[in-house]
Amino acid sequence: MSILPAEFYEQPTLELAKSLLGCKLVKETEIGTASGYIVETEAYVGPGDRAAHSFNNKRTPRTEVMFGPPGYVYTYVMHTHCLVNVVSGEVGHPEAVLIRAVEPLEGIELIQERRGDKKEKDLTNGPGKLTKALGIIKSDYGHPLDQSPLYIKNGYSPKHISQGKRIGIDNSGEARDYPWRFWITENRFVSR
DNA sequence: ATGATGATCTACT
DNA sequence: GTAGATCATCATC
Repeated sequence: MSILPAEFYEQPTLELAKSLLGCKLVKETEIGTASGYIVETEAYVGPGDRAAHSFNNKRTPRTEVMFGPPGYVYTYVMHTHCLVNVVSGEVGHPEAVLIRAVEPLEGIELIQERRGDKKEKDLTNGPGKLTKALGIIKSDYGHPLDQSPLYIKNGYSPKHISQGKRIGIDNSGEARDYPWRFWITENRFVSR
């Protein structure tokens, strides 16, 4: 198993979203390493995707990294929770893949400590949950995903991939119905 | 019914 | 520009 090279991210966002399923997300910290398999993602295709922060090429300090080359981390702080994205699309194309859920793999003790001893199932089945579980914070913003301490490794190929509408963007007009959410079929760690 | 989560919103370092 | 908060929705008791 090896760290995915920068070239891996040079594919269409929707393809990347599916490719990331089954890959291993790893975060190293001073107190230990925690990782998990990515089991759920959402694609956000900048211009034209009303639900995306980069809709209509809206460029702000926050979305700035999305305009750069793919393979970088885009962290977003919301309600004291942190969400993680993988930047995709070429330079000038503000697209990204939101990681919504992972399956705990390494550092279970560390994850449980961070999450506060919840049921295993509830440890990482949500965008805000997995970041806290793996110790990903806003200062990871702009970090290349092919280097320590935060990176993605080759995982396994999911047998079945499901596809459906995205979640939590009810006020985004037509974009609400875009079937751009992908998850590993019948994996119990998906958010829903 | 209660608790937790979540692609925002507002205020001020 | 950054840091911190509020309220609707989903999940579970």
